[in-house]
Amino acid sequence: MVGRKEIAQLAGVSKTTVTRVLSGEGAVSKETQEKINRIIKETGYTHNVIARNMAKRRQSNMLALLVPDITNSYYTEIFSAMSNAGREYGLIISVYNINQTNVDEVIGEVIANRAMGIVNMGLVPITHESLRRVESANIKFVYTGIRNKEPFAVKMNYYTAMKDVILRLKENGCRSIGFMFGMKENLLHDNKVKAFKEILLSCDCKYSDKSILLGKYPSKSAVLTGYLKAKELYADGIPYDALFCLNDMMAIGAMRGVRECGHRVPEDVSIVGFDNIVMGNYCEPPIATIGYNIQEEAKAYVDYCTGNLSAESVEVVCRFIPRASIRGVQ
Amino acid sequence: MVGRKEIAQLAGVSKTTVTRVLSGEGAVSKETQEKINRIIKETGYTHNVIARNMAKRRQSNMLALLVPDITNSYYTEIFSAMSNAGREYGLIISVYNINQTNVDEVIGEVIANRAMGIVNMGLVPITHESLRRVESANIKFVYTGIRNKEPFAVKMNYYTAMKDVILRLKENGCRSIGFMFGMKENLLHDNKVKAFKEILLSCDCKYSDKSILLGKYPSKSAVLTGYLKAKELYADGIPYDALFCLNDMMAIGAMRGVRECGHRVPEDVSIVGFDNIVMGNYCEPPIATIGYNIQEEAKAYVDYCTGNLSAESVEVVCRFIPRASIRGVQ
DNA sequence: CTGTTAGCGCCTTCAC
DNA sequence: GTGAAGGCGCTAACAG
Repeated sequence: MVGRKEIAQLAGVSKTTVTRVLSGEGAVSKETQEKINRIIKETGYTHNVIARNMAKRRQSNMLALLVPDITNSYYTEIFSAMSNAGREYGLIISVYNINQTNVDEVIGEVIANRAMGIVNMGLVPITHESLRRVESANIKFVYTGIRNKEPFAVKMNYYTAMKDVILRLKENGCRSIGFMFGMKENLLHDNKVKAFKEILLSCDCKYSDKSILLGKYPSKSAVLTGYLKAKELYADGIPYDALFCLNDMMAIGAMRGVRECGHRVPEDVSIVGFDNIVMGNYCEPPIATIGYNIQEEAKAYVDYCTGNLSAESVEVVCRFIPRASIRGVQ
Repeated sequence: MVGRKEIAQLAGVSKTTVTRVLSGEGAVSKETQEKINRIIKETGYTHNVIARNMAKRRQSNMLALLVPDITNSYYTEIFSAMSNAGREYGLIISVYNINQTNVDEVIGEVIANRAMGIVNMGLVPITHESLRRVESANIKFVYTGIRNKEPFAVKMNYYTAMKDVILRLKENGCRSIGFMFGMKENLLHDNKVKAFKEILLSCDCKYSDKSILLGKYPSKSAVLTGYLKAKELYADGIPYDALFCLNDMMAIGAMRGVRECGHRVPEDVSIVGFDNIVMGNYCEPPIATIGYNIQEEAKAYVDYCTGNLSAESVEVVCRFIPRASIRGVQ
């Protein structure tokens, strides 16, 4: 494979001059510029990004995306949007599935690869030791899930959208609304559940400890968690006539579980998820959800990690997307 | 961030000795070994993979996975399996969504990043120029879709599994079986369609040009393609009482389309996909499919790219997984 | 406008 | 068992 040296020789100039036309910085005469470009094309030379990263910033062009459940297509959509947003900077997004046991190992690997940033959507706490290492490696860190006193965060304001849902459910005769969640450990950090409680109370709806339904997510996948929990809950009766699910994948699983228990969605049970994943629209029935602007969210991550965003946090707007999985929607 | 030099100084040894304990190669006395390890731990030193790659192999530890439709969760599952298989080698898998217009650009980016391998699951042809560059950059190349005279390939033998399906459909009274495909350009390269034709003819089933149903995949997503095509086909009647779909995502879309036209699955139309994605099991009804061992497939890719597989090709076994989307399955 | 020099952090070869 | 020197391919700073 031909390198910068060879093309410098062929063009009869120094390596530095080649660098200049490659990077577009520094003045080079039109003539030599054209000559060099021609030779680059002829030889099929491709600049070496890893060497450049090494020399220029001592960091790679990689951005690590840490997710709790890689089978959840929401994260695929985020990944895809981040890839697009990162293209202009030549970023590479790499996705890591993290859990309680592998977080610190994964973060170690990310540091070893000198990522320029970490977007943490995971649902497990990270040790201070790891965070210290991240910081000292000068790696940007974004959290979206569990709070860690980090400098930058993307905040979702679920309140309004969730209130829309609950009012709609109430209008259509739902009396007992549950929230299907994951493992207890994450309750403290969760804004959805917090909003859920506040809204139910402010709307004179029934609320108790039993309104929050715990499951094994994220140690099991969301869809499986939803399925298993629904089978357990609805085996002999209909304890909740409406169900919020932590995300659409869980809602899909829950819907199947409810059905297998012989109940109908939405006639017996209304179901609503979060994330507005594409698949939600193809289910039978299509799943009502709370959606956000994924492009915007992804862009915020990328912009922050590349240093093109100075704000301390970004707030993403959420909206209710009614579909046939809840009563009263055609 | 502390580097190799500092820890060498702290330990009172040379940088080379530090490298020796880091890489585990070369003899070092137990004493200094322990001392160095202790200091590494204390300082929170993390070895620099990009510098190592640069010095050692002039290649990165990245493996590029090129896919036609990133929204298809089959590729997420492949990605996930490859990540697991690659962990022991410290590989990073990065996923690229390719299409007719961006292939060569993407390949250029992959070369610039000095990937160690490319696994091409895309459905668009790659220019000879690009292939030449890949080769001269000493990057391993695996193709699974479109054939390019490459040295290594993973082959799927669909025949037996598809025959199982077709016999089952026939048994259950299906008379007119269609194959929902993507764009015409890819027909030549496709083994599924080829097997489909052969089996239909050998089983005395109806076969004609009309048995192959063309759609916009992969320029549109699989699920959307399936949906749109089904709406078109089933708007006023039931031209096919059974439908193979190129993949499960397409099958999911098709099922929704068939339903919206007022027909029932499987009573009016039997549907079967390929890939055995997890979601297929949660649909209503669950989707029959032809599945493969994804772990095995992914491992073959990784092993080949890391040089741990000398075979010229690998054959992956396919099997029919009956589910309620076809008649006669409970 | 162009070239020379000195790194980046690591690995490898050779010498002790 | 250990160290010094040179090189990977590129960028940066300085000097013409």
